[in-house]
Amino acid sequence: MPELPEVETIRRGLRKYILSQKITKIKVCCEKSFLGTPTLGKIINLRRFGKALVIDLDDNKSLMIHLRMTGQLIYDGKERYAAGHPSDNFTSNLPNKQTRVIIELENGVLYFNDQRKFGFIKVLETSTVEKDAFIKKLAKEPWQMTSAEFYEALQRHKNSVIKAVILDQTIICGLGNIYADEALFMAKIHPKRRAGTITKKEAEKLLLSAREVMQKSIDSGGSTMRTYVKADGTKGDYLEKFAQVFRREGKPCLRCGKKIIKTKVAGRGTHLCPNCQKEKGNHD
DNA sequence: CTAGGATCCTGTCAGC
DNA sequence: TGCTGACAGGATCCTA
Repeated sequence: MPELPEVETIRRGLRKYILSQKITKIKVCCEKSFLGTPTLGKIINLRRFGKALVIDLDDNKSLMIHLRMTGQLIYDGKERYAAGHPSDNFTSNLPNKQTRVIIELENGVLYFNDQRKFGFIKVLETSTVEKDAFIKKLAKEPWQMTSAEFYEALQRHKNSVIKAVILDQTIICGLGNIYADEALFMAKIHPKRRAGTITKKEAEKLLLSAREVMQKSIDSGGSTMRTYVKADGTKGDYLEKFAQVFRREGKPCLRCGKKIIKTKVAGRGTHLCPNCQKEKGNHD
């Protein structure tokens, strides 16, 4: 369920452990989870495109990894570094039932675990990574987009609910279900508002909010639903520390005290403060 | 072209 | 205990 901040956290964390290591073997446990022919090479770079992680090898190949809902990357060497969808897999013995791909390295093993099998690892020629259909379609990330560009994008999708719009990676890239709810709360915008009703001022506030909630998460090492012990012994606890609405239904709004509610918008579980985020009425 | 719903898959949890 | 349906931090495919 990694969103942009989690994938960025994985990229930075994994880099320390696997950069310069050679892949000695790739075992595919689930055909669906691995596209292309396994390749052996030395890891020379880790890049991120939206929620996709790309591991470049020295044989002109790259491994593009998308964790989707339940993907995890767990490096087991002298130390263990685990990130992605939080679960007991982070600390349990591997491989296990949910292990889809095993990447053996010179000094350790990288496990790709994925309960629901929505995620995948795909082998690409390094030169074609940016031409990949998924990567090619990605829009700018909030930090690269101007509020004018964002506002124009909202106008192009004026009949869609705002939450669906900001979850669409081809419109603005990086937000997922948590950060969409958090950004909308911070900007005091009801997730069901039609994009066309969002004012220029609100669009700017929403863009700045998206940057802020994701930047805070990146700075604190990504989020997790349950606390878990990372390689350095610290715990990931984004939700406890930063979530204002996500998974806080029934609890008081930290801004006004009214109860946070959970509903469904754009097919996704959605958390909001009914007092701070009005569906109808004037918006500046 | 846009918008909305079903779908991929496994596992867990609430409610009978 | 067993069953059933709802739901899950994503994205694509299909339909109108």
